[in-house]
Amino acid sequence: MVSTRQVVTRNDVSFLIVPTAELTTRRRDEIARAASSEFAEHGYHATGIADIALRLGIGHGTFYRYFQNKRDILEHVLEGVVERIGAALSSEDPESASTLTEYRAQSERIGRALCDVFIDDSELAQLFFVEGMGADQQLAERLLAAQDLFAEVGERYLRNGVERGFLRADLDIATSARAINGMIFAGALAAARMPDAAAARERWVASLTSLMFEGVSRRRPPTMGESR
Amino acid sequence: MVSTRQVVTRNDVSFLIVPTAELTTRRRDEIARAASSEFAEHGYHATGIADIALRLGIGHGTFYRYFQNKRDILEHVLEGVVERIGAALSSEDPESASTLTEYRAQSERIGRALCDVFIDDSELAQLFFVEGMGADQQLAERLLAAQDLFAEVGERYLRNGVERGFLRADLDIATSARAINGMIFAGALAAARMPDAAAARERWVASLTSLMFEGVSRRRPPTMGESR
Amino acid sequence: MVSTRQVVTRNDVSFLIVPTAELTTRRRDEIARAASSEFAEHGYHATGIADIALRLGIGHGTFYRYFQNKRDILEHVLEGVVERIGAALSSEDPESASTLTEYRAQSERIGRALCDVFIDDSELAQLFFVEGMGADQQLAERLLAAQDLFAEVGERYLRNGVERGFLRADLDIATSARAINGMIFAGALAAARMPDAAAARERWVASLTSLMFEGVSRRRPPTMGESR
Amino acid sequence: MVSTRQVVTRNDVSFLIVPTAELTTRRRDEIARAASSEFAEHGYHATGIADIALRLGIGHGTFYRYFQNKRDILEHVLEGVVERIGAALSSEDPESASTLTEYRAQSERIGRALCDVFIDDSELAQLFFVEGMGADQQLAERLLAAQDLFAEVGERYLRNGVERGFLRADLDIATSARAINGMIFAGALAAARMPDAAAARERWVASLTSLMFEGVSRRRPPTMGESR
DNA sequence: TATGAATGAGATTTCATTCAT
DNA sequence: GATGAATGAAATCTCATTCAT
Repeated sequence: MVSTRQVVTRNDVSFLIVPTAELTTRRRDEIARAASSEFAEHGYHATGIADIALRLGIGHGTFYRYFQNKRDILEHVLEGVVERIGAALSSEDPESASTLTEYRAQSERIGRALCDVFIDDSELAQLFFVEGMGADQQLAERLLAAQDLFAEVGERYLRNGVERGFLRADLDIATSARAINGMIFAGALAAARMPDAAAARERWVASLTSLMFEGVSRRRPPTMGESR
Repeated sequence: MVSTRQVVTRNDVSFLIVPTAELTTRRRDEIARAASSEFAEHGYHATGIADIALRLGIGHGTFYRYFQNKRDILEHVLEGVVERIGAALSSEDPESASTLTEYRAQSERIGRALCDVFIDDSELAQLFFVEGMGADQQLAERLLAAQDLFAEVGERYLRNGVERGFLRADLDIATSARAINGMIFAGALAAARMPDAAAARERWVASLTSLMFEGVSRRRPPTMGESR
Repeated sequence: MVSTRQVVTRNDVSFLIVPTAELTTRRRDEIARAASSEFAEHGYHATGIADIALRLGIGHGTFYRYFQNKRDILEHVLEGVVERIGAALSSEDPESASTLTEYRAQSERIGRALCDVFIDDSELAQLFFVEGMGADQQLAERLLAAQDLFAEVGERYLRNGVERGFLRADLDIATSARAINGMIFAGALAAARMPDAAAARERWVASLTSLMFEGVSRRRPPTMGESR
Repeated sequence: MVSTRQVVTRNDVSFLIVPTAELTTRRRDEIARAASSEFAEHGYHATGIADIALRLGIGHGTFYRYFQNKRDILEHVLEGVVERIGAALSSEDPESASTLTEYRAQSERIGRALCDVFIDDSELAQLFFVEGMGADQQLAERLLAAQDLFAEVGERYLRNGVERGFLRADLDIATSARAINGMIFAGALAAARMPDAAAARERWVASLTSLMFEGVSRRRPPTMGESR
């Protein structure tokens, strides 16, 4: 992703300016990616440092120049995962929508973004929901905290909708936010697992927004005439 | 915890004590319970056979008289978990409801039952969603299959509702079933984690049914005057 | 050293009373002895757990059933060493001698006892002076503390002699005790290294007592007519 | 073993660069000093090549331009240690003293010199008695050989005294030389460890000479009236 | 049948040494 | 000459599993 710039220079004339920091970062990324894949494919515990190194064609001792130990890289990997999920959730301003139509469009965008995160990197879900939760108690706590954070973001959306009057006033915001997140994650996860991910995504987004806004019951069109 | 020597000698007369098969089953159950707890508390990998044995006050060699190996018991434990979840989902007949009101009540009962499963045994969620998924690829497949099965049950409910006419005709049944399951599981999980589980359960059941049937939007009451 | 008493008994009749504690102690001793030898012969760092196990013909995993880790056994071994040296030094009562003749005889006995400790187990010196000092800072501290303790014992002897009047009143007790210990240890060490250890011992004991009491100078016989 | 590419070619002309030898020697000394300190402070095995390099602010690869390997530098360091101790012992002519007074003064000078060697460089003792003895069998042999050499020097002193008639004729020269060395080393070591090293030195020198010449017994002044 | 001592495969981690730049 | 990234041998330690008692 970054050019190598191995500006090599000789003895007395000039210097070899080693972009160590950059090189290091790149290597760390490479290793982290390899580790992600191994963890997701075979599980954290079934993955040996040697497997990660083998996948990269490096010596396994090299691993330890870039990460303290095995747990360290899991932590690093999960940080990235949480960050990416968080970024998708934060791509919109929870307080910006002022009509139900806008609000709904926004929801669809978020759903789509989240699906994309999981579709782009099909390992994310496995890492976030399974490996991270099962490998280490402390990391599990952190992931639960992240889920709480995600729920809070959801709450802000819902609260805005209630305050602006286009969501039900009696909505149990905290619970609903978590429930909706549950749906969304289930959907993103399922979509990522499907062979035709793009199509699955649209189907999920449509179903979810419909479920979220109107529920499953047959009924008359809602108050202000917003179309489904 | 249970007796050891089936053959007991008293006054030079030997007695064969019990129907061994039953005793064996009981022992297996004890061990499985102990294993469940250890797995849920400390994780599958962090749990040693010795830990399970210690919890029961038996020798760890004894474990192998009842289970082939460590994986074997995880399998056994997960089977029980899946069974219990399945039982809760199957406590109602998916085709029995003939009005939306009935249908809704049925949904609430199922939700409540499911919550109870997870609340009664707070280890279930951890085992089903985390330990089982992370410990072994093959078992993970089985759990995913179980989730598919659960989704199919959900589909039958929804299909019935659509066919009877009190659910939206345009409902994407397959997707919605999975989405709703996602919500339900998220709820059951969250409720199980709460300190006041019973109260949390009611809140969740209310929120979920409301969400599921009417969604979040503010609107006129639905066609046939169902409450709330 | 201890009989095995594997009082084995069968199924329904009687029990196998496993003298676990004793067996464990014996095994620990065996391992400790093997470790001592390996450490003394090849050095602490050059010795692998596998070497110790190999010497005993046991699996190297077995080692860890008896000792926490490699450092643990070094500690254990050194404790024994210190104890044995201490026992030799404590074999006499530092305050008991009331004449120079007695005193001198006592000194010879102690010197002889100490020599014997090192001659009996020629590894002791290596362990006490070298391996223990070089392997681990913390253990080195403990050994230095032990040396201080030994010096204190020496001081008590000297103080008694001064107080009773058969040692020079101007003796620098603290320093002399340490110097004499230095001589003694050097002697015991050298004697242990000699091929004909017993003869070497006598030569050393004679030279040391002579040096200690009269020094090297030629002179008239001391005050009260003690021989030599 | 020393420099690598002495010959540099610029524009097809070859240059032999520097008094490389001297620079190399200086560098070697620097590295040796750093290594000494690290070895003495943390132990040979606990010291990594990288630690030595870090202490000097050089790259650890550079180390290998000056020393073959880790053992090589320990050897080098120990050579220096032995040399310095030997120099102190050889600062006097073992056959020069012709009276007890002279002899005694000489002994004190040697004791003082030896103390100074150890006090000046408090690492010496640790290196000589511990690290060197524990790190490598072969080096240990060499150090023992050095101790034998030191003992021989001592023997020459004693033999001279006996021959000149101011030491006891019945002195076991070989044994006494080693015993006295033991005292001296114990003293030098203790003095080096003390906070107020200079004072400790004088105390030790006084105690040792007194012990060595007159022993601990109370007695009449020696034959020829030499003062204490 | 129950037990726990013994085992060794296998995993993690360190660090002396090499060598391209 | 200097450097430090890369390497892999080797060491420690764990724990599922076996099996004699």
